[in-house]
Amino acid sequence: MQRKLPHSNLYLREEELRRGIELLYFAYRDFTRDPDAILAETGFGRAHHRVLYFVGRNPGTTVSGLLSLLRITKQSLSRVLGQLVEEGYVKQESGVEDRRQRLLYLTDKGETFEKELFATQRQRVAEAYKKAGPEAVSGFWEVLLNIVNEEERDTVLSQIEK
Amino acid sequence: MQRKLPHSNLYLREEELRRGIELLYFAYRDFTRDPDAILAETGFGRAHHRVLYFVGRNPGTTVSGLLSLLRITKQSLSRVLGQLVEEGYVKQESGVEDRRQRLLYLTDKGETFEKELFATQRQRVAEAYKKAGPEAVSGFWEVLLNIVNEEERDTVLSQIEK
DNA sequence: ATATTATGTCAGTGATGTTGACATAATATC
DNA sequence: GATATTATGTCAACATCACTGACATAATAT
Repeated sequence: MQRKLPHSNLYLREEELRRGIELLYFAYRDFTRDPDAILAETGFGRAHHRVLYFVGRNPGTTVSGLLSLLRITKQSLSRVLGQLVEEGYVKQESGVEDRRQRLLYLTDKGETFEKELFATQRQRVAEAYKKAGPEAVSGFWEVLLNIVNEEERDTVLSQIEK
Repeated sequence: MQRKLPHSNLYLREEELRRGIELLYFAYRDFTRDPDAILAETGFGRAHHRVLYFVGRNPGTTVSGLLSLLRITKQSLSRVLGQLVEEGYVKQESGVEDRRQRLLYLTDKGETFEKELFATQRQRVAEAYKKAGPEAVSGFWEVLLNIVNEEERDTVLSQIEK
């Protein structure tokens, strides 16, 4: 019986870490399911959702702004963004100070669609917040923020606090 | 000033939801980065990691067990699982009660590799737990569990509590 | 005048997922 | 014992989303 404590502690520690990993996996899996289903109807995918989301959050952002936020390559973005522009969800305007830049905005159509996609995740997250309570929500934010790469926490927060 | 409260509440509510959504996105993005880098060296991808992970967690699980846990199709799994078996990371044994079943286990090689992949995420999550503290960790679990589809929470917990 | 930057585009590739159809062997049921 | 169901595997075809590397253009900075 004397050996019980140290063993239990190590065991718990490993279990606690695996619990976080697994919850993160399953939550992310289900969290992307609802919008994916809507997107599939329109012929878009998750990549289109991300662009719609972040352009909606950062009206007037540039192509390179999106590239560094999403950490994908120009070619990956360009295909997705091109489709969104062509089908009238996103509009581009030349920068006023630097006319090389393409400032990106959602059109009305884009905003409506983004709201529809957001609504599914909003519902899920709001429900989870409500069930867990405000203190749990703070903990949720804090742990997640610390999981993000240290160098990028500012970017994440500047997304959020705008 | 009288209008401030209701407006603030609505605004905060939306912001709080978007904060959760964004943190989930960025945390997941970075959380998968370290193992992805190791996997790339061996020619494997994230799908291989998931199989290694869950076979490691559930020694003796069957093909259909994995299918329903991962929610992918047989064809997707079969390609990935086939490679893992062929390269000696996973071994299959016929079921004793039902000989149609293939019971899946990690080989020593598979266990070693899974540990290596796990170590990177372990480090990241342990650090985040440490910085945020135990109460935050509880909140983190609780919110994430409630984000998972209701029907699947048992599955998630039975993964965890084993 | 020259270098750098922001963006776009071409061609090729790879990983991961999908659907649908079909095959085999083992087990369960009538 | 005949038949249905189940667990697994496999084939062919396809879509999405990422990648690399190279090159082009226009605008801005030095």
